[in-house]
Amino acid sequence: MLTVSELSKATQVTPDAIRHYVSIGLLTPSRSPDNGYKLFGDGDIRKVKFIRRAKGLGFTLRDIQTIFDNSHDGLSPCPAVRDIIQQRINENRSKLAELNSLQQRMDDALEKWQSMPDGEPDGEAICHLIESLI
Amino acid sequence: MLTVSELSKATQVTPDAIRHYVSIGLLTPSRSPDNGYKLFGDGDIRKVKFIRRAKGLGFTLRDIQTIFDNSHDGLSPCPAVRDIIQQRINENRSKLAELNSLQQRMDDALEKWQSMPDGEPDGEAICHLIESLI
DNA sequence: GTAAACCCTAGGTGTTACACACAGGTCAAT
DNA sequence: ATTGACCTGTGTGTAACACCTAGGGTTTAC
Repeated sequence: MLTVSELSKATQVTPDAIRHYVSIGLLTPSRSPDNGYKLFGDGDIRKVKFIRRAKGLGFTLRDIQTIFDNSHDGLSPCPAVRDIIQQRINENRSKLAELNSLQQRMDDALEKWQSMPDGEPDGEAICHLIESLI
Repeated sequence: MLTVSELSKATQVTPDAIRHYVSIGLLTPSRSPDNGYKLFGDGDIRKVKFIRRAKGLGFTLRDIQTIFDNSHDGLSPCPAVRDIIQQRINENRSKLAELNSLQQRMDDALEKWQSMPDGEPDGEAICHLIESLI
């Protein structure tokens, strides 16, 4: 049986993260009758590693909870896994498109501003650099 | 003098967002002696529009607060504005790189999974799709 | 005149995945 | 017995709001 810090070392995941996983129900350690400390089994090492791999693939912790729930109910989580990742892929595409267009706007603005002089506050404009872009 | 909802309509910004700007000090309305309602002046319309333009350029609300503070102190915010956007540009590049590599991983995973059969929970693996990717 | 419909307010919660801080209990070694 | 390291739960902060509640005001329709 492992304590939080031991599980942390075994998985290279911070104790705070592990406590967080416990608090949202991803991990369900038993408690030491002596001191109330959380006690994890060997399966929890695999579980934490699974969480990390899934997170690295774009799954949210809530997604992972869903996968665990399915798995626990004896259902195959695989169809849900395919559905979820398809959603995350779509979301990520939107995010990428947004960030790319933001990048464009920022680059354009900075380039334009390089050649513009500073302006003092005049009670009219707040920052003429930013307000120069309509 | 405008109420929250009037300012909202004048700027196409939700009342909640306007209240949020007030709560963090970006806007400082006076209060109606009658009913305690927030009262905004015409300058606040320009201010909200400025906030939106700056946000659209990647500035955070805290950045915008800094700009307002400089401007209020009689300093030119322009040098700070250039510095800040350079930082945001760098951050955005990192984020883009991350999201692009995530996209790659997700696409690869989904493609691989399309041809894999579902697996039932077997007490060993949680989800063999995810665990198939080392 | 009154009731419905709609306006406003402050304050609290939820969103994501933790990091950090705090006050106090626990443990091994000295 | 004390020190120092480690543990506990709980609460706060992060970004920028959206949503909800409970309460009060106002306007409009009948």
